[in-house]
Amino acid sequence: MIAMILTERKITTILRQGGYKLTTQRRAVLKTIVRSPSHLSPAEIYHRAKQEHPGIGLVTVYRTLEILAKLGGICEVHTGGSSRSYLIRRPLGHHHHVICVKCGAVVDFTDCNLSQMEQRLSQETGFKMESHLLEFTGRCPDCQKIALA
Amino acid sequence: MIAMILTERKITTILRQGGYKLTTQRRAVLKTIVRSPSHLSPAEIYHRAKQEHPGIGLVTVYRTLEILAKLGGICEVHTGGSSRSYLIRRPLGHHHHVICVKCGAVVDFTDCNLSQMEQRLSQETGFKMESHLLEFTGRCPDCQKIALA
DNA sequence: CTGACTGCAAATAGTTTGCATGACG
DNA sequence: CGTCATGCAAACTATTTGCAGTCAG
Repeated sequence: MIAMILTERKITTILRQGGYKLTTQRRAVLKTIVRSPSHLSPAEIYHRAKQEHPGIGLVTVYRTLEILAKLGGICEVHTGGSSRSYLIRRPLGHHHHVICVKCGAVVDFTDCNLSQMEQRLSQETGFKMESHLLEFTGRCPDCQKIALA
Repeated sequence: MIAMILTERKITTILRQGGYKLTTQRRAVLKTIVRSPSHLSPAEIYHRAKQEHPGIGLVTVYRTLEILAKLGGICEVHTGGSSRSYLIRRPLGHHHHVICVKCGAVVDFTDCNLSQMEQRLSQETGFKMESHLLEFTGRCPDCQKIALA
């Protein structure tokens, strides 16, 4: 059901296997992402990582995120509205998100039985399906306690 | 099943009801969106609308899109990757998209029976759900005929 | 008429690229 | 040690804002 969280070490391994060097900066970015319970924008990751590794540059964050995303260590979250691309630590493989509209916390789930719907839509539309995106948004337990915003 | 398309006239009415003036520029933007079978970026809409109304400015396109989106006449499509916000004409109310990865054509559907899944997830995560986003991507009939890209 | 609308130009914001220096393995 | 990675600055792209002239109602 609720999927497990990737540890920093696992992602570190993924980096190595991908043939990438393990620098202090990349470590800092990783730590930041792994620590956060919610999704972060590149800028947010940059600011947080900076506290640990003051010399880090925003550019490096972008480059690191690109690599991590390619290797599957992290992935984007599509927050509503016109917001920018956000990122979050991810379990591997096919999964979906439940996102808190208030604090941005994200929970994963893997069991979406959409194959039936996919088949039906394929027939109706003639499309050959390749993938799907499913996200639920709502209020996490903590944010329900707080008065409506 | 497959939802009906909003006509230009209907959206025109929506604009009026929203208390907005009906200018030539807005008409041009509307026509452009209504005509296109696939989603368009603000820039694309601008270029097409320009052929009909040469004097139109990109800024106006942005402002018109904002209004139309607010009134529910159009809505965003979340294409994968780091692409920008795209837009498409929409039927009213709750609906989802099937998007062609090749040509960008979009088909709508309204009957997603996710309430059961939503309930289950609510129990598992403690979230109070507010909405969900569901999109299928694949190849439309036309693009399947063409060799793989 | 008059306030809403438009288009220009300039300001922002987010992201990418070129290049010399620095550090991992 | 060689190569890949970093950080700076600058380039780019997308979007927003300020403002004076213009137009729909």
